[in-house]
Parts: sequence; C-alpha cells; structure tokens
Amino acid sequence: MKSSTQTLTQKIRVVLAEDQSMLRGALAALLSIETDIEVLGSFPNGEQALQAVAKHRPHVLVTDIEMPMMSGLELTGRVKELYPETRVLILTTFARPGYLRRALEAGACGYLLKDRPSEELADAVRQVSRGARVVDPQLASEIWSAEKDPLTDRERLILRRAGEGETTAELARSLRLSEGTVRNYLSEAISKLGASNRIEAARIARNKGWL
Amino acid sequence: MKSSTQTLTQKIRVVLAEDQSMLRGALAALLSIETDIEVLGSFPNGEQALQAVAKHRPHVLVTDIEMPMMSGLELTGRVKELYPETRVLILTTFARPGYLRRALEAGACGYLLKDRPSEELADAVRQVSRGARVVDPQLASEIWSAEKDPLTDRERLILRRAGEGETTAELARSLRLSEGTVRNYLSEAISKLGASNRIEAARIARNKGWL
DNA sequence: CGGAACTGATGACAAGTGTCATTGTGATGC
DNA sequence: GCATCACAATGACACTTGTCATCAGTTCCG
Repeated sequence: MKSSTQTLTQKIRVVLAEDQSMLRGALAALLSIETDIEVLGSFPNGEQALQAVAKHRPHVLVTDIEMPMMSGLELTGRVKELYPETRVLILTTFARPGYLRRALEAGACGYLLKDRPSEELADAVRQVSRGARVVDPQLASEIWSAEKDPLTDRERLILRRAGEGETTAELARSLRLSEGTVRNYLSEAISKLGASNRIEAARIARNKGWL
Repeated sequence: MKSSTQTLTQKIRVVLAEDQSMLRGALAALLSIETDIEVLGSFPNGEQALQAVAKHRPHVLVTDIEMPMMSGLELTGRVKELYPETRVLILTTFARPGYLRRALEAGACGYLLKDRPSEELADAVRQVSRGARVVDPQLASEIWSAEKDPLTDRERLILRRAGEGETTAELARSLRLSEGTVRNYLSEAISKLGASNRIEAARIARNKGWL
C-alpha cells in the first residue's frame, strides 16, 4: 500500500501542463496510448495545473516552463512544497543551463527537451515515477561548465525592458530613477556581458536564459 | 478511380513536416489514432518533406512554417508547383496576417494555429483533403484589415540586422554603404512603423511577421 | 515621355547612449 | 567592526543615433 513503485495493476497517474493547445492535446494522446499511464487532465497554465494536482495527487506532473499566469518553474516550487509526493518532469523547448539549474533548485526530478524524440516521453515519465532523475545528458554536462548569470536584479530588469524598446528616459520615469542611474546599470550589464550595446546585451542574456 | 474525394475504403494519406521532434511524434500519434487517416512519414525540415511528397504523393501535407533548411512557406510553393494534387495545410504558432497572406499566395489550402484544440487537426486534414479551405476565422478577418508591410527590401534587411545588435557602423561596413545612408533607412523604418527607436521598430516588425 | 518608387549619398543638428570617476546608503557576512 | 555588495546618484565627455532637407541615378509603369 505504501510502496512508491508502480505495480502492473496500478497505472502511473499523470497531470499535464502546457500552454499550446495543439501540443497539449497531442501529448495527452501520446501518453494515453501507453497502457501503464493514465492522463488525469491537461491544463493550459500553472494555476489550473496546481489545482488539479491538489485534487488528484498524481504520481507525475509533466509541465512546460513558459506559461501564462504561473510559470512551470514557479509551479514546480509550489508542488514540491505542498505535495512533495508528486514528481515533476519539466518538458521545454529551452536547452538553457539557467533554466535547468532553476528547475532542479525548484525540485524538479526530470528535464526533457521538446526536440527529443516523442518516444522518450513515456519512458521519462516512467523513470521519474520510479524516483529516478531524468536530465538531458548534454545539458547536464553544460550546467557545470556554464557560467551563471552575472547580472544583479536591477540590471536584469532594466536590460529586459530596454531590450524591448523602452528608452532610458521612459525607464527612469517608470522606475523613479535618474536617467544617469539607468544608463549606469545598462553600462554595467553591457560590459558584464561583453556586448557593445544594449541590444546585443539583451540578446545575449536572452539566449542564456537570464532574462 | 479518378474521383478526388476519399471513400470509406481509401484512407487519407498524410505527410508531416515539423522541426520539433516531440511535437512531430505527438502529432503523428494523434493523426494515426484516426481510422480514416494514414501517416506516411514525418520529417524535421522542408527538404526531407519535399522528397517524401515526391515519393508518396500524399493527399495532404501538414507543415510548420519556421523550419531549418527550407521553410514551410517555401515548401508550400514547391509542392504546389511540382505536385499540385497534394493539398497543403499549414500548422503554425504564428497568428500573423503576414504569414497567412504569404501562405495563401504560395498555394496553401489551410492555415491552422498551434493554439487551437488538438481535435481540430484531424478535422482540418479531412476538410482540406476534400478540397475545402480551412483558415482560422479570426485571422482570416484580420487579413483584410491588416496593413501590409510598408518596408522596402533594404529597410527590412537593415532593420532586421540592427535589431540583432549590429551597430550603424558595422552595417555600413558590411553592406558597403555610408553610415548616413544606413541611418536614413533606419529612420525611415522607424517612422513608417510608428516606433521611437530601432529596437522598438524591430520588435513591431517581428511581431507582424515582416522580418 | 514623365512620374513614381527605390536606392544611395551628404551635411548639420538635436537627442540619446555608453563610459568613468566618485560619492553615499543600507544590508549581509565573517 | 569592517569589508563587500547592491542600489542610487551626479557630472562630464565622447560617441552613436534619429531627423531633415536635398540631391542624383536607376528602374518600372502607364
């Protein structure tokens, strides 16, 4: 009764969180084909998925990272905190060491990339439900070699917004800072990232998953 | 024998093109569940898909737009040119009138968004195979109201590269133009798009599918 | 043929951006 | 208690960017 492994008579109960409808439906279909997996429900955002986890207490939660309302990383943290029996498998497009690190810190048991073959998904779900860790091997090795985000909170915030086209003056106004201060933060960020202007700096930071 | 509609004994033959493995596999699974649809193969880029179309002459080609090697729009054009019997259904993330217009111009019969429910896919495939047009209704109405790309080739090229962080000087050098000319193109693009700087202009153009 | 549109250039000015040195505050940590 | 760091500011300087008027060659269309 209190065994944590799945027996043949006991299906692996899964909840899905993925914001893109087509993929959400297709993944549900894919997992439902497996005889040892049962999809309890699939949801387009973190909040709904969290409620479903509260209600169904699934063995495994499969979740995307970038979703509206509540991100997959936030969701992972909440689930680990409230329902630690539920194992979390992250399924994302982004091969960014930054995301992987944050996912593991939040308590995820697996990190699978969307450009892996679809056959790996059911397998990953099984492994995670058994208590094993499943992390993309290429990414796992990068996490140690990868430098970590050198930006401070303020630098990150300002760089993100500057990278979307907000001008120094607009940023200063909306953050109640002087223009000089804003330019100082940007200058710091640019030099930390080895860029030659705010646009390139924002691009670099985005690619590393730091924004 | 020469009837173009599918009878009950004749499955709809489908080829899939989608660069993200997980989605590709999941979509294939989703379509294979349908008893009247047969997935002949699925491919990660336009070139391989084109070869598959040449070989199998499917009723329907379901393709993404943004793919390496050959984009879905280019693929659509080639297929319509070489194998006009094969109907093309575009399946994409992007609700951009610009993409829809280009897709229809290239000869696509359908345009379905990835954030539509997965149940609609099989239905869209059936409709398209019957010769019907399937276009997202919201998007279809936007296409008429939507303004078309006001940028010239040069403006577009320069704006794209500027939006990735290249400076005026770098652009001038690599395009063999004077810096003044580069700034003129950017200034024109910025004013045409109603932006207040190159970053915002690039963002606007990207969102409309013009870059 | 003449006009329109695209491309490319120049010069000048205003505005915005990136850099640096320097100063100060508060919080965290050994 | 003193060092370190994030946060915030100032002033000054050089450089980049955005704007505008203006000109000229090419191509294409009616």
